[in-house]
Amino acid sequence: MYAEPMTQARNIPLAGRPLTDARASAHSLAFAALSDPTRLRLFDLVRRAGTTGVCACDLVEPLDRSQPTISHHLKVLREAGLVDSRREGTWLWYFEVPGCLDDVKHFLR
Amino acid sequence: MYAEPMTQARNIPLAGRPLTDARASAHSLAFAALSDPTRLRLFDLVRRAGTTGVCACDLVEPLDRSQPTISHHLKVLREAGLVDSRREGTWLWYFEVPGCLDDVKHFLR
DNA sequence: TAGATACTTAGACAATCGTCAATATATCTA
DNA sequence: TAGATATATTGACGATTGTCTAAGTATCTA
Repeated sequence: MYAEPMTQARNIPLAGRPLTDARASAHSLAFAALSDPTRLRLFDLVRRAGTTGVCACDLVEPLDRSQPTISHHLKVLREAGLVDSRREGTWLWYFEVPGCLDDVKHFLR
Repeated sequence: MYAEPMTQARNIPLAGRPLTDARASAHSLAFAALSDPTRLRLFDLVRRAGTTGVCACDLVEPLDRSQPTISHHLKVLREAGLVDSRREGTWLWYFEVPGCLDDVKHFLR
């Protein structure tokens, strides 16, 4: 006969409370938005443009993707709450949503 | 006739140098590892276990996924450089790699 | 209102992902 | 060495993703 299995490995107490499913889903949405190299560079360009923002038309060439692809990535970033836009005539100026990453920064801390 | 298009929107200078493709790829790998809710909760559990780490056998039940699925997620986290493991008999103790998120934390700053 | 520019949406496609059941490997112990 | 436990790998599946071309919508201006 054997002793009860896994009695040694189990029940090590964890520090604090584990991440809830709801919080995990919210955070992973932000991480997913940053999980593609092209989209991450796109977000970086938008961030660097500060509160003024950057015209979408200036984002296509430096990223070497088609214009619809950039539009798609901007939509993903917007739906994740990381960027927003302001219309100026036919142009759309994209800017970072202030404090958009506070939650995940706190999680990573 | 129209004036030269887009002369107003273009050429707004950016602060600093944009993210290189290489850095973007490296960072997006880490973000991708955190982009799934189950895997994020898994990483959270490992982190909370501190330097001692946590036995893999203690990670299956709280996440309500099959053992192979947990094993797969741990592999993704390991390949992203976020966790590592130490064998103790038949058990594997997983722990967070110290400083693993310093780069992305600096990027998000 | 007509044409031009800026951007979005639709539809398609290959590639990757999260998950599982089944099986394989590793390690311990009697 | 044989059986038991812990973990990894394989192979499959539907779902999602990143990308493109083509077509649609919005806005300006002459």
